Parts: sequence; structure tokens; C-alpha cells
Amino acid sequence: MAELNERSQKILEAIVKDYIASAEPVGSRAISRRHHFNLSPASVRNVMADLEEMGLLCSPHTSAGRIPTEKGFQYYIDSLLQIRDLSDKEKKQLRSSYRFSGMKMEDIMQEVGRILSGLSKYAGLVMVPKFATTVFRQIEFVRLSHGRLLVIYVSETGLVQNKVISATADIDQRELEKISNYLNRELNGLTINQVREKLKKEMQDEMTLYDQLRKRALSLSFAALQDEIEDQLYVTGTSLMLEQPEFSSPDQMRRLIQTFESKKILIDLLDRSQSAQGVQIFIGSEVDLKGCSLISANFSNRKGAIGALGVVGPMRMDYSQVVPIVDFTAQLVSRVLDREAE
Amino acid sequence: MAELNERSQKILEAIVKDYIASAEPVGSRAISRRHHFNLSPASVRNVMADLEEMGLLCSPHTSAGRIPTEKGFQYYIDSLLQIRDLSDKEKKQLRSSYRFSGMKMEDIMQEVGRILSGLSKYAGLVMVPKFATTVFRQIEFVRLSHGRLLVIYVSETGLVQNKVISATADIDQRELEKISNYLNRELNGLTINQVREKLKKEMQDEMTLYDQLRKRALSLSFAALQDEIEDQLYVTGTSLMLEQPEFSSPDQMRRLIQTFESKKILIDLLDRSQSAQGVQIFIGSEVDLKGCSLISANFSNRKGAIGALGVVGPMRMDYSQVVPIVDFTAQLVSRVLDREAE
DNA sequence: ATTAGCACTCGAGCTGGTTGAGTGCTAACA
DNA sequence: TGTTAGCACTCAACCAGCTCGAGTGCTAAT
Repeated sequence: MAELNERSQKILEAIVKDYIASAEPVGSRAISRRHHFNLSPASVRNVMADLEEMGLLCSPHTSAGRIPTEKGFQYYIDSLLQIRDLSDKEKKQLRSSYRFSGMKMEDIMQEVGRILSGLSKYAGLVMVPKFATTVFRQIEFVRLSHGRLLVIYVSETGLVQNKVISATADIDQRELEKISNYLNRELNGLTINQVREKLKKEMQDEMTLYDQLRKRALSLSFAALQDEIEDQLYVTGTSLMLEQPEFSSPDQMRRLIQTFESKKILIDLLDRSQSAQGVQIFIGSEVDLKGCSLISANFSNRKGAIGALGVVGPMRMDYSQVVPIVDFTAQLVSRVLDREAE
Repeated sequence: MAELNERSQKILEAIVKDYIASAEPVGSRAISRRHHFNLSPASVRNVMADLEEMGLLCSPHTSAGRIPTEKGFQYYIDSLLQIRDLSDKEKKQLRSSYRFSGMKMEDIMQEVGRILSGLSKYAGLVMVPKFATTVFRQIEFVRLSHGRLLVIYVSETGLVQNKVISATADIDQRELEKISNYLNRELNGLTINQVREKLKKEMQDEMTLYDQLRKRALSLSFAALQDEIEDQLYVTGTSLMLEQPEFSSPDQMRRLIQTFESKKILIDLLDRSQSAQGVQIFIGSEVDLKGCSLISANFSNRKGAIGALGVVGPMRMDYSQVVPIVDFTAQLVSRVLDREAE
């Protein structure tokens, strides 16, 4: 991106801010009046023309003002945006809105989403820790019917997953207990991925296994863990998005709701943000959310269980407001998870 | 409801059917032409005026045709609607779209919702069996951190619920195992409600209890089961509803989405339908869904686990089409649950 | 380099006219 | 007496034309 001189920057910033506030095209006159750089509308217009040339602004039609393009927002966020920190008072307030004691994982995540969307007035997303990266704690088998077993496994953080598998032979509950005892001893403290690795390796030595119990245990737990467990995503406050003027037309509403309904797009996005540290901002068509941005952050605990949360709002959302909220919430959740796992 | 003579009935039926097909006010001319009762538009008009008088029809404005009121739909459904049965071919087709083998409960429910909304082109609802009425199968405890326990309980049907409780004293995993063994033996085969009853009674004799283990077991499981477990609701295909012309205005869309988002209204409705047998139809403002109807049916298995499923569509939906689908799906799900629990 | 001035553009909103579907009423008819 | 043809009336939807005002781009003066 070519450098902008200071005046251009100031004007771009002013336009973006005004547009964020009003959701309407902003004109040269408004800029020269509302912001106190002593410039006539004409001069502002010249600068605006340059900015349009560079692809940072565009005008919906001849006699309307300018609105920032995606690229314009990008520039604003990269170079101009100053994130204010939350004041201690705000932090305290935020902290006190979260009351997680005695809640199980799912409920915590849902509650975080609710609060996130409540504070931001946009849609809140929370993706539950990817099970694969969490630490194994316990496995249990329940016999459902002939040959059909329910496997329940629990992570260090108290996340529960369950799955139905079918065993070749019928196994009674007593033996299942023995098997789970054995597995709990063997696999304790490993991440699910490590568990998978270990099982795979041991399975290869299967030929040499005379120990029936162990053999069964291996094949059962292998079946239980073999396919990827999909991430769980909690979406809250979609209807808040519909209040935004940019989604006021039926068509745009439909598109938006469809996007939120499929969840896949959102999961992909949050997955992408998983690798990075701190707050990330995805803008507009960079993601498959036309006209939207996603502000996301990861959370984790000492042991490494990783999830992501964020806020989806219109591209024109108030980043300086929402970014610190997302950031602090992620930290808060991380701390809670640590406490849970202690 | 006053009786209608045959001609009025025929005309009402024709109007409702045409309106269902077109979503537009239907006029006297159209009725007299499209349906072959040999009546002039003028005569039809007279009847229509009567029907309007009785509150079965209304006209959006003077020079538009008539549309059925809620009461009109009610009458149509109660007296005029003929539910055709599914042909064997359709049944077979429906049956084959459901593939549940090796799925766990949650996934089955989600899949049912998806198919339901796919077939009806409206929103599909599935409410997972109320846990309280299901049969207890197994309970497990996992120690999370000092004094915090994760309880997992499984129903006969393989439904898994979990919850965090805090114990007064720290209990190690070995003792937890003993406790769960004890409880599994004691409580096997009872419904959750029966379990609650039993625990309550035994707790009252607590004074006389010298058996530490038993004492602990009782208090733990009591804590685990004490509050109501909320029903889980799966909603699919909301965006399909947005395609319907009656929800084409931004305002109506917003209202609709808000309704679906809160879920509470829907749960209440399905709860209400729980008591009844067979397919039920709720219309419009009778429920809190303005302009919508809900077609619902219960499912259960021999052991009595009860849930409900249904389709929410515009009031003007094709009942003769959707009712049999809902009906048959409920039967299908019941049968699957039986198989699961066998 | 900045700015005042001005012609120009274009959407929003208002008006008035036309069209066509549909009604209610009345009088004639079987 | 029930049915119907005829007719005047109503009203939303559509369209064309109009004005208004916000905002632009360009040019010439400062």
C-alpha cells in the first residue's frame, strides 16, 4: 500500500469514522465542517478524489458522498485505528458480568456468546475447544444394545464428548469396565492427538498381542476416536445484525441468515484464526461474509486446550469499541479454563 | 362454529386452496372460473360476503380479493382438510432418506430436523426427549479439580447429559467409582423422575445412615439430578421460511428470526403438544408465531422416552402435504428409538 | 496550494393520471 | 326466491414528470 501523506490520512480517518457512526455516505462539506482541519470542502474534495483513485473510497452514485471501500477499511484498521484499552472500571464490570461458577463447559460457552453479543450489539461467536488438541482425562463405555456401545470421553477441562460405536462382539459391562480402567491408566495426560498416535502404533504390533483384554481395549478406543470430532460453534444475537441499516433489505437479510445458518463458513474462519495470537480482524469478502467483519481471538489454558471466540458485525462496526471487548473476554475465558483444570 | 351449507364450504375450501397455492388474495371471478361449480362471480361474491361476515375471510382492502383469516384456516383444518396417506412408494422413499445407523442421539435428532425441513421446505423442529421421563441407565463421576465433579448420566436410549457439581469434601477417583457402582446397581431401570423420588425418600432416612459410602452416594447423585434439565431443541431451515412471500418485508423477517432465535416460544409449544397423541396443528396467534403454523407430533419408544418434532411454516402452508410427512417421521423416529434401546 | 463559484448529476420524494382487478348494489330474470 | 348481468365505485400498483437538495468536478481567481 502506497503511503499517504498526513492530510490524506486524517481525511480518510474522518470519513471512516463518520461512516461508522452514520452508515451513510459522507460528503466533503460534512468533513470540512465537523472536523476542524481548516480546509474548504473543495480541498477536501480533491483529497477525496485522490483516495478514490487509490481504491480506498467509492461513491454509490455521482451526487452522493463517499464511503470507504473494503480496502479503505483495511487501511484504516492497519494504520489508523487506535485501540483504546479498557479502563479498570470497564474491566471490572465485564468481569462481573461473567458468572461461571458451577457451569459445565457448554453452558459457559453459550453464556460467553450471549454476553459478547450483548455488549457489542452484534453477533457473538464461540467455538468450543477443538477436542483433538485437548488433554485426555477419562473414557467410559456404556453398553446400549447388542454390539452397540456408547463411548464417553472427558477432557481435562471437563468437556464431554460421546459417540456410538459398534463392536464386533458383544462385550458385557464388567469387561467394559476393565477395558476403560486399562485405558484410563494408559492414556492419562495425553492429548487426543497423542492418544491417536499411540493407539495407531500399538495397533501395528497387534499381531504379537496375546493379551485379549488389551487387544479389545485398543480396537474399541481406536474406533471411538478415529474420526475427527467436529468443532462446536455457538452463535448468538443474529437478530441484532438485522437491525443494522446495511442489512435492511430483504435480500441482504436472507443472505446473512443463510450464512449464519450454515455455520461452516464461520467455523472455517475461526479455525483460520486459531493459529494466530491475540485479536484478529477479518474484513468483508476476504471472508465469505459480504459486508461483514469478524473480530476474533483465541483462548486457551496452560494445558493448551484451544478455542476461539469473536464478534461478527457489519464492516462498519466500531472496532475501537469491540476489539478490546473481544480481547479481554478471550483472556477472561482462558483464565476461567485454567481455573477449571487446576 | 355455526354450520355452513355445502356451497359455502366448497367455496371456502376453494379460496383456502387457491390462497395456499398463490399466497395472494383470491377474487370471486377466479373462483367461479377455476373451480367448476357453475356459479357466476356475483353469486360467489354473495357467499364470500357471508363468509366475511362470519369472520372466516377478510380483504386486505376494498378492491382486492379475499384471504382466509386465522379462523378461516382453523375451520378449513377442522372440517374440510383431508389428509391423504403417504403412498407406499413415498413411505419407502422417506424411510430411505433416514440413515441413522451408528449415530448418537444428538446427531440423529439434528438429521431428522434437516430432513424434515428439506422435505417440507419450511423450518424443522426437533425437541430431544425430556430427560426427566427417560429411563436411567448409568451414572459416572469424573473428578475435575478440588471439590468439583463432573457427573455424566446416560439414559436407556443413549442420551448423554453432563453437569458440574461441587462436593463438600474432595473425593478421589477410586471412591467415586465405588459410588457410581453402587448407584448403578440401585437405580438401574428407573426413570429419572423415579430416581429423584427414591433419592428424596432415602435422604430423609439419612440420619440413620452409618454407611459413609452410601451417604455420600446419595448426596452426590441428589446434587446431580436436582434441577430440571432443560429440553434441547434443534431448529433447521429457518432461512427457507424467509423465501416465503409473507415474510418478505424486513420487519416480518426480523420478527420471525427473533422468534426462532429465542427458542423458548418453540419449546413451550412443543411441550404443549407433548400431552396429546398423533399430529397436532397450532395456528397463528394461538401460538406466538404471527402468521405461522406449527404441525407437530410426538415420538416415543416402548420404555416411554418422549420427544416431539414438527414443522413451522407460514399459516398458508400445504397442510395436506406436510401433515403426513410429520406424522410418518414421528413414527419412524419412534421405531428407531425402540431399536436403539433394545 | 487553496478556494470560491458554478454548472451538472442524480436519488429521494411528491404529484397526478392511468390501469385493472375486484367489490357492492340493484334490477332483471328463471 | 335464488341467481345473474350490469354498472358505478374503490383502491393498490405503476408510471411519468416534477422539484429539491446534497454533493460532485472543473475552472478561474486568490
